[in-house]
Amino acid sequence: MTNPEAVSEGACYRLPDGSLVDVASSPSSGELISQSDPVGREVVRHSTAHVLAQAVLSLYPGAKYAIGPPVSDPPGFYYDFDIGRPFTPEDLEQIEAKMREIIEADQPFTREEVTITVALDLFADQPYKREILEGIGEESASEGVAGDKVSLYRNDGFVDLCRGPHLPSTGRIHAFQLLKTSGAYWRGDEKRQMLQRIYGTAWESQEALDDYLQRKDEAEQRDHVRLGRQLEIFANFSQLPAGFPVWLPKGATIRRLLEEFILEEERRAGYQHVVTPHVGKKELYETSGHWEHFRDNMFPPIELEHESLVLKPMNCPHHILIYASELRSYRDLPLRIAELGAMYRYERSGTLRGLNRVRYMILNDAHIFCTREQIKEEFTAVVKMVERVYGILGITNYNYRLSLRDSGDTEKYHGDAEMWEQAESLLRESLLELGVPFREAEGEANFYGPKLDIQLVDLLGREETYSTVQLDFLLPKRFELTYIGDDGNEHRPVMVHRGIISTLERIVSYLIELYGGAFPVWFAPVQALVIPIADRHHEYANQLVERISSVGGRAAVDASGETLGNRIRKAQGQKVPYMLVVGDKELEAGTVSVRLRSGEEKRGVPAEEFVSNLVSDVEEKRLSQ
RNA sequence: GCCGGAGUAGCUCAGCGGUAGAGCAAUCGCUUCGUAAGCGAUCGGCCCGGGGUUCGAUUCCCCGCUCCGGCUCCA
Repeated sequence: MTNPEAVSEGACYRLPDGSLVDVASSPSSGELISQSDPVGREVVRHSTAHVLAQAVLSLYPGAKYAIGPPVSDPPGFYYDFDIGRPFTPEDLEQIEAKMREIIEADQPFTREEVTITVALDLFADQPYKREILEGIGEESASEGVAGDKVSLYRNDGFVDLCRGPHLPSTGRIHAFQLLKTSGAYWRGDEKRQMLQRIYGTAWESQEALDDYLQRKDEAEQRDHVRLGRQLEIFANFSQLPAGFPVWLPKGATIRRLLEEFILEEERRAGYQHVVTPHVGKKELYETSGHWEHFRDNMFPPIELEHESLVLKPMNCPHHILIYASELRSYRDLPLRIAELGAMYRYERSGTLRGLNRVRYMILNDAHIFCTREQIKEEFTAVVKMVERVYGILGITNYNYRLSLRDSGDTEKYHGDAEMWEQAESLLRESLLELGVPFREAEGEANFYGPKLDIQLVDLLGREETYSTVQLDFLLPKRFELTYIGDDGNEHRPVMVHRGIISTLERIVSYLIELYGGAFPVWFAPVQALVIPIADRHHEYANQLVERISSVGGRAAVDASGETLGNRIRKAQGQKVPYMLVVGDKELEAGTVSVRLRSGEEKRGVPAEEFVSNLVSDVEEKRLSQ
């Protein structure tokens, strides 16, 4: 701990109670956190954010600075400013140069604590800082805490309100880069002032920074919008509304295969599939509560013959109608109703992108109606199905999040506390029994019930919820759903909303990026491309395609007059799993020369052997060739 | 929706006050080839739309449209 080398490179100390303090505070006990530790990186980034603000304040007199936290996406930091105009790329260069000067000067960061009153005075001409301070003041007042002190960090003439900790000095920032600017509303509120945000990234070393920039570059190469065009999976047309992409033949093939796959998985798991229309009457959504709570995300109704028709934003009300269409007995439960259900949602135009965020989508949806006693078993089965499906698709990077009530604010949740507690511990128990790692998130539950979110991690480490299992105590009540129990009395069923692969649009966008466009054989729009060496081999090539088609395979011939090398190159670009080169030798021996996307190559493979391998690739849904 | 950036050939992009260029793709020849770019020719553009400034606008200004990035991970 007294090792000067270590101290010079440490980012902060973690005290036995878990709190973080400055290296400069030299605690008597505690663990030194290095700059390359995830926590240490946050300290590095936070310190770099301060240097950014310092540079902006010195370059633009009168600049107002708001907040500048470390963030995980991009792995770095941002700082929000108001300089009366947007930043230009030239501004960024200047700011970055200024920041390098500050880092070169190796200014020490010093911490001090002052009362809020003193701080308000200090930030007299900084309205955003004052607003933050006032917020802190109110918070401590409402909690009855006498903690009316805030911490400040100074370096050279710059001072910022900050909880810390920070690096010992600016010179300890080893590698950073400003990335981009954008508009950002103060406190994320569209009704408030728009500030100008600068994003940057910072790392413990130049190598780590370079590594990140390279990963970022690779992720851009795999971007589903880019690959979607290159591989002819989907397209947007200016004649069609934004958020309504078109599935091109290859994309439609992928989508159909995915549909067949998930429907089969559900059939095996005891789901019954239904098909419901794309619209409902407004009243249906008034009953469900969507009209009240979800209206901002719905298209405006279509007025027709004295009725208001609503493009459905969710499938649950339709599925509930099916449940309620018959008198249900406990013997009918659990009743699992599933649909690849169309949904229309009004997403703000600025958020639309590729297949990932659209206004019309097909959700892999299901609603399980069950008794309270059946919740655990049903929940467990869904989690197992998620794991199975992910395994087949090759999805390995995901996290479970158990979303619970906010225990400090139980008012906003529907239903009695006992039911919630019981349900929450049921879900927790199931997860523990399943042995899956999960984290708990207080306050993330829906107001109608607790849920499990399964979040996929993308190539840049960003998390997004794809699968979800949600308990719902409210809708059965709103629709007055009942079943007759074994006691002959009416009881209220519980509803479980669940989605395994999210919407077809979203999962395909994820899979394109996961595979980098190189789909597993069972999934590839073209599984085998036959490349005849010369014209005299065309007939044999066509026979091969016919043979592959006869076993349900997807093959084509490249009969263009291009050279062999060029045709191979094009097939590589289309990421075709198998390139079958056939010439005199193959024709004579009834074989094919198999080239894989990896460049690996097997010559003289009997045609029938190739066909049966292809069939087993598909049957076993093999991930790699 | 809001802030910024960008819209030039099918795609990727260069040009930027003086009537528009490259590579790839496409088409047509020649080539009939052994595993990631054979050779040649041809075709292809209201330089996003509308207004303005100018002798002259793809270029500068304004207004739309479309696309891209971002819009609290709370000092």
